[in-house]
Amino acid sequence: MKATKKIATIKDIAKELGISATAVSKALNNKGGISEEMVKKIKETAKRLDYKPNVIAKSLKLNKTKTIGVIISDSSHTFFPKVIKGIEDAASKEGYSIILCNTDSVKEKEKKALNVLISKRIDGVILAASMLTHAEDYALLKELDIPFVFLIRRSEVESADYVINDNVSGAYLMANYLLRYHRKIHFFNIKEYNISAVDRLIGYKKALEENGVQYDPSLVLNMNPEIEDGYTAMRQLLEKGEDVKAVFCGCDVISIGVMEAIIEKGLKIPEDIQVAGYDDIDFAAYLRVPLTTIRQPKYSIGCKGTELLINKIRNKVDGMQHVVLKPELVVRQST
Amino acid sequence: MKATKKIATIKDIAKELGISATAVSKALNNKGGISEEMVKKIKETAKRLDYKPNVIAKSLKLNKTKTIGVIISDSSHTFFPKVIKGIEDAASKEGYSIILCNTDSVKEKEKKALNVLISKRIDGVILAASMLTHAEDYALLKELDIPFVFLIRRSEVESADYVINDNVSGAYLMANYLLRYHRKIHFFNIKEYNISAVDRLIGYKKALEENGVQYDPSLVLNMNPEIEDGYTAMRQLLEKGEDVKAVFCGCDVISIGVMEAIIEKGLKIPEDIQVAGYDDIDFAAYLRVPLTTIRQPKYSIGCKGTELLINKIRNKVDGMQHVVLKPELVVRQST
DNA sequence: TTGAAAGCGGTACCAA
DNA sequence: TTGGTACCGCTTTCAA
Repeated sequence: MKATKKIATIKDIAKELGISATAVSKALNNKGGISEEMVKKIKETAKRLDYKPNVIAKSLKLNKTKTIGVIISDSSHTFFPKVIKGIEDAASKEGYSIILCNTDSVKEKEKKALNVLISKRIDGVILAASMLTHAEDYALLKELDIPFVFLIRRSEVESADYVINDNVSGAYLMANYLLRYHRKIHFFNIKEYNISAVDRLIGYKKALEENGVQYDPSLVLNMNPEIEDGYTAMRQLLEKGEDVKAVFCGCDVISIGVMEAIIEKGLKIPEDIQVAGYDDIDFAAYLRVPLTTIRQPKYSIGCKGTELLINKIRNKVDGMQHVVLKPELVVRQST
Repeated sequence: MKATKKIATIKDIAKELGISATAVSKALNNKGGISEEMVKKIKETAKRLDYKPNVIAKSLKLNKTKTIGVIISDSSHTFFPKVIKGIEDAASKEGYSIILCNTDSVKEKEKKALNVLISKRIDGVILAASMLTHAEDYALLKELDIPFVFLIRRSEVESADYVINDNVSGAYLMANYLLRYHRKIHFFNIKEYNISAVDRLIGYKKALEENGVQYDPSLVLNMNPEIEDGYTAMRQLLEKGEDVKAVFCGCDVISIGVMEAIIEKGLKIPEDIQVAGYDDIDFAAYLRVPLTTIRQPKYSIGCKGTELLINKIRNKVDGMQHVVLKPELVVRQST
């Protein structure tokens, strides 16, 4: 085992200069009370010894870690990377680091991750599309007064901060647009139980109503946000010989599967069937047929949520903050 | 400000039971030397008080944080999310957390991130497609004996561990395949200076040579891994009226731009021009034309690299480990 | 302007 | 089997 150069501590600096660790600490943190001359010498020595403050010790003493925990189902799932980037950018801008935890949307794993994060004494938590949406799920955070914010999916109750996309108006926007062409709109909503899906159904229904179209529950299918699910559902519909004119998918990933099934059947998009998605993923404009969709401001959701959280951490404000970002209709060739 | 329930400490537990903190520590860590009966009582009390070990204090004392730092240019860029997922999965399986740092491939930012991570006393570092590939860039890590591993892009010199995709044979595989159809293969390599690009050029040349085709440098363009860059380059080529038969792109993202330019020109893929990529991104099979490409095992790279790093952390083995994963040719309709 | 001492929450050593 | 004590590296308070 090779000899390891130990990282210098304030004591090492103090010893070098024949002064106290206290003085070094004050100087390096610009706390004042130390002569300018000495401050200069201390800083020089720190640089020379390649001093790196031990943030762990600092955290222990100050009871703050400048670290934010991020709990997310699957950080690699299409929609999330941009959100995470937004989180990381906003956090590092304010001097915070992020610890990323994947949980596969399994409640038990989320709770475990939460415990790990609490043990690491994170200063705050971001719950991104989390399953812990019931008040009792996050009671612990409240009790311990650890700031947290929901992203993408809000809590069932209004007792927590959140930053979400306006799912009701997003779905409304799209349904309303599709209704210009057809009165029969299939809706492949996301299944994974969550309030976003509920909100989107509300938007869809609202559009129908305003257009004087009777809501037909048989046109609404619920599925996982996966290509396969969209493919299978669409295929089955087509095999049954059902008359499909337009399919509004709860996420772009589902649309991809839907388009595959349609193309495979030899039908044309949008001439025979219109397809629309939700999210506006990175490559939505470059798919088999460029996809009409609802743009969610993924990066912004991450930034805004993080800024909100950091404000909470800093000010310990008590009031709830609910940010609802406006979605945008992006029309491309699939409709 | 509402009253905050403080998180219980071992002292609180000790006080409850009228014993020493030492005993509590030993019991909770199953160190032995404490009567079974007492251990039971201690664990019960810990549970009752909702004790969460203060990992910060533990880290300070033990000089280990069970945390790995991940330095990456842009965690949201197409290729990386799966790699990160692999890292996170492998890390959490072994009880490690990851701190994610984005650096936009800016060397200074990478160095800053490294300093932050060192200050946070991470147990090891993953450098993913990092710019810090020169020995002097990571000298600090060596000096401090902090284990680290390169992912995706290796160090220039052989003095560091890495897990990469075999870029030479990946490019060889593709070029060799394309040469079956045409003797003129344009190569849109990735520009961002890096050894992966160099290796791919080697593979490309090797295939030419084996097929008795003279290497023509004018067919090789270098560009950033962005849709726009591929689009612009292809467009210019077509406007110049250059005879293009097959384009091998250094990454799938470039291919997307290339395909757009070709389609826009009213040409057919693959009939008029063949297009191939590298990476096999998530949606490669669902693009305008399903893309022929080289599959890189993204998730595996993340897992393997992390496992390797954790082994280093645990055993402090001195030998270098170089893992080179085999790429795979995936043929779709674009060729 | 400076520094000694206490303490953050644990763990490890040694003595009882 | 148990506990006292020192210490990890830093900050803060208070006294000099």
